[in-house]
Amino acid sequence: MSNGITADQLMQRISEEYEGLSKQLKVIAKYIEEHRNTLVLERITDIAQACEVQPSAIVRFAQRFGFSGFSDMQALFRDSFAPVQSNVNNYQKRIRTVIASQNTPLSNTELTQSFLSACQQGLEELSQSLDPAAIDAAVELLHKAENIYVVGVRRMFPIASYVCYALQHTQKRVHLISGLGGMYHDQVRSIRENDLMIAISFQPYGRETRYCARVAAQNKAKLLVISDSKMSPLARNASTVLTVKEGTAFAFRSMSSTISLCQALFIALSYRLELVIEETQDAGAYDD
Amino acid sequence: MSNGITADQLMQRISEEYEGLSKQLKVIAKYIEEHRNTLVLERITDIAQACEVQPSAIVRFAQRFGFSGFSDMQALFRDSFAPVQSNVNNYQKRIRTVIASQNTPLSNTELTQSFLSACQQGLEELSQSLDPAAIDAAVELLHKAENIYVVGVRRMFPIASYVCYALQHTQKRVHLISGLGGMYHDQVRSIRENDLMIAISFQPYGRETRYCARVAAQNKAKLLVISDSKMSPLARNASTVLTVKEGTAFAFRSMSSTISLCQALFIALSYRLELVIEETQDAGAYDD
DNA sequence: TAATTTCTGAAATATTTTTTTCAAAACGCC
DNA sequence: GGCGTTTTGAAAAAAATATTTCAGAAATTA
Repeated sequence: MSNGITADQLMQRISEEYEGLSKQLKVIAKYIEEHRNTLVLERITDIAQACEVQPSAIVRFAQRFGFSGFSDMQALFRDSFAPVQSNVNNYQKRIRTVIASQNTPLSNTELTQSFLSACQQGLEELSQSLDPAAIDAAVELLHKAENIYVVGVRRMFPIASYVCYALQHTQKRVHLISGLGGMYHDQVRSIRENDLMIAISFQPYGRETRYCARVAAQNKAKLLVISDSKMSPLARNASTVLTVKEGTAFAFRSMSSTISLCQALFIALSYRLELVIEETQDAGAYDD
Repeated sequence: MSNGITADQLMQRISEEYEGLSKQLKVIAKYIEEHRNTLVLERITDIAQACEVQPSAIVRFAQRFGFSGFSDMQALFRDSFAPVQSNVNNYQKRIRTVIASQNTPLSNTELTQSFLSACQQGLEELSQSLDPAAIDAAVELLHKAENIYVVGVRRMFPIASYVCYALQHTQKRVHLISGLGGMYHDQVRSIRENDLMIAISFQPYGRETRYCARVAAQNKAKLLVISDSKMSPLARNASTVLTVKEGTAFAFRSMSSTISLCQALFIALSYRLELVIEETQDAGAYDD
């Protein structure tokens, strides 16, 4: 029965019709207004107890506003909850409704907005889930290493190549394991103790990357893993694991969080090395 | 029975003991790690379904870690659940004060937070400044092109290589102008009318990219430019220009907006091509 | 490869949670 | 104060959700 409105709209209606409610329903209305954030977590009995009414009163409240029952109303709050309350990602809700209604095709801009909002969400989450110890450890590894090998394949190759580019601005020797000419094996071969390998790998965890990480471990090199999970197959041999959960829209994973984390890591390293960041200098020219 | 530990401690234990878990329990462990934020909202059957296991497996998992059952474990997540109020750019303020006061050196995590917040801001700005007409035009160019040449150098090479990777999932012929072996000239040579070049270039506008764009124009190919300004030297010959202003922190430009825009563009194209986005399929394997 | 152990899937059972029902209480109106 | 109406509380019924059980499958070991 759930009418296709948003939590905000519901709250609006509740406050409009508040005066016409019975004493008991007013109590419930107030409670709901006050606890809208935690409402999804509570059972009908919890709310009933908090309002000092019977569970049936809650059901009546929900029905008064057009829901089939309490569960139906709660679902509304659940939906409006999942995306962290951030200004932009109302788009996601809107898009979902548009998709659900199936008739209006999405415009390119709507698609883009929606995806960007997923990216922002991903960054938000990354920001909140940073593990200071892991970051410190990662910076330390970078700081100490003389030779750094970087590997990432397919979707993650751009990231690896960026990391490489950035590190090239330090004094370190940086090696991008590109697999050019099928030479993964030959490119990792020379890694040694005291060297560092940065392996960037997300589901489904490319074989090449797993292989390289294994070689690094065998050769007793340090291994910094950037992945989506502490339980990724690469984590086993890692000296440090940095985890990134990317935002998703249309079953499509963003990359903004991963690349941003890598950039941040580089900034932290530069700071540590007391390096002036000179990213914009134009290297050698191309003779046209 | 609930043992008095926190959600973080539990996650810690899970990743420590991960290797010793059975196949099924590993799947569940991963799912839990990935969805710890929304776990409180889900029913045991939801999780079971998502993991493609029986509900009983979830219970076994919980019991494996000392809970009396699923409900018991879920309670833990409920407790550690704080309705994350968007506390985004509080960091920026804090960092500014820290910098102002000059004595405390910034921690790696503070640096990272601060940079991530700049990224978010960049995305926010991009999201608000999208030009629907330009996006439509860009998608149209992509849609019509049979052959697509992609160029970007140095800092923008990772972006170019990503664009290439993504487009490879369509039927189009995609050519990355990598400059490998110094062969920029030879790689663009063959571009023709009705082909499309995507040129990604930001200040200080790499010569190679400018060169390629010029060749494209000479050969009457279409040119899609992704840049920081409508007045960039590349814009002159462009069929369409998409502009991106990246966020900045510590005099360091982020890349999240640019890459996100490229991804969004690809999504829009896929939608247009009615392509099912199958990004995760593992391509050929590497024989170790 | 046979025996043993561990793991998994499906269904039965138990529990919790929600909804419905209905009688009693409160309220408003004449 | 009596009468009809609305509101409320308690408990029964229904539905949803979680847990246990157990037989068969898979993995491990001898």
